[in-house]
Amino acid sequence: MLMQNNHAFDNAEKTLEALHAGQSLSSLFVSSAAESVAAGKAICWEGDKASHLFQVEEGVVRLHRIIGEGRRVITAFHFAGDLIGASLQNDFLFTAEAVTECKIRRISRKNFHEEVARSNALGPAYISLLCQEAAAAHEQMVLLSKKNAEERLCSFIVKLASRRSPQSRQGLLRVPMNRQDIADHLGLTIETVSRTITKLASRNIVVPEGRHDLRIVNLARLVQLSGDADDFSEDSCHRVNLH
Amino acid sequence: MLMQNNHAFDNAEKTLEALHAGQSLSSLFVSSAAESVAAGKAICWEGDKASHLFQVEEGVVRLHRIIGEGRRVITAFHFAGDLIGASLQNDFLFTAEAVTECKIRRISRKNFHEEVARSNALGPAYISLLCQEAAAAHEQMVLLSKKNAEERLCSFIVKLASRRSPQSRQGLLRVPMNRQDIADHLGLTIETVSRTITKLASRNIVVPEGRHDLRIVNLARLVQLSGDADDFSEDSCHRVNLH
DNA sequence: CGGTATCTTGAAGCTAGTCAATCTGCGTGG
DNA sequence: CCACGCAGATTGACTAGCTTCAAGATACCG
Repeated sequence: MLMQNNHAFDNAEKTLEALHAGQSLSSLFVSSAAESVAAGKAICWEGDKASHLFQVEEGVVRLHRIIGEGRRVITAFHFAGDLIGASLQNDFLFTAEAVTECKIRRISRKNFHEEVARSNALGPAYISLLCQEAAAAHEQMVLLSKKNAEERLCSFIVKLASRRSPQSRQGLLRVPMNRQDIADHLGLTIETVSRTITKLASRNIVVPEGRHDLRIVNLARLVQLSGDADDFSEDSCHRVNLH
Repeated sequence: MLMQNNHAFDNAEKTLEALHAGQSLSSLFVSSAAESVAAGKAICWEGDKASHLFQVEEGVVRLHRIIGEGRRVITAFHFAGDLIGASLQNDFLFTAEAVTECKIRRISRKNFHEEVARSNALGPAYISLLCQEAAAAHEQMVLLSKKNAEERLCSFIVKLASRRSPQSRQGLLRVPMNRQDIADHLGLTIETVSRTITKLASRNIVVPEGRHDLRIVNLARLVQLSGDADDFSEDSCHRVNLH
């Protein structure tokens, strides 16, 4: 259609740039040995000196902070190709844990900054990455500030679905994290996440298949319900397909 | 006091670094003419090409995004010395408006990046600034995710108070933004902000004096109530150190 | 000294949280 | 290979905290 939504464009651009940034920065990690991390194990801890950066080679990682007694906020999930710790200066501001069995590589912060300073391609890639993260953080702030449970869930699922994963066959979306992880990422409780999924299923929008897969029946509707679509009745769904 | 809270430390470090980063990057703006912006007027719009960066020379600026019908999120306030638009690549992801009468300076993005590339002091300052913003964004995500109205308000007031402004005489804190701005920044309604302030006043923690000043009677209590302090009446602070 | 925008206060409603019980997918071991 | 056990997920009943809607009060302006 003729209408194209700005944010759809933004996202497409961002994804491409992130890809490039990630790729060129990836070169810094190839020389280091891959480490295996079992599901649930920590990669680094909040408060520690951020002496290393990590790259996820395989698997899914969650970054979280704990405040007070038992309040956990998952600020982000990271997938294959993503860097962890790029936006840090002194200490880790989060704990990173493997959601699934992971393979990661690491590089020292000192080394990283030297290489970035040396190369004239890496600098912009690094900046670009930091800007991506900033944009993602803002998106999340909007979600946490103004969206209701259903909008949050739909936003989350759409974002997950738009990251083209290998085994995401026709309409079947792998959801590696458990309900508690999702809840802590969306600022909800596990019960509300569960109830919201049930409601979406009853409306035949997404249907859970086992604990870690969602069949996406009506992506267009999902995008509408995410609250990001500037509600064009029918055609707002293009955006996810393009790029 | 004898107890020093980690995050308090973090903040102190951050503030210093931000100061340095801001100072060195400030040099880029001195040559451009200062522009006056009346209270309430926009400086740039969400969706526009981000062709310029701005520096606030005087006054307070709010950055916001609108989603759906009338849902506004203020992602940040910027004060004298702060840069606006550093974390952007293509388009503005927010609208910037003057909260008070402002003086700002601008520089083209192209120019900015050329200068940063040329100088070897500016690069790190720029990176540092982006990391500050990332840290602030994470802080805000925690606030929006897990804090209740009172904790949000207290966090906000503490942060505002920790930025040593010129006319902040003994315990009197200038609050340039109105209640609606505060509400939209904290993910609350104006009524809840008002009620929460009333409650804090009745407990003699902060007392409003006019619409734009708060007398801070009990800062220590305010910090406790902000939920950032790991409420160590005595010892719960270990948790961050060990692991 | 009014007029108005801003803020405060009150009452009612609703969304998501809490607590508790039940169910189910999934891995394990017989 | 199937039965079992259990962590993780769902569902239900109830509650709390924030929002909404609607009056009033107050600060600040001309």
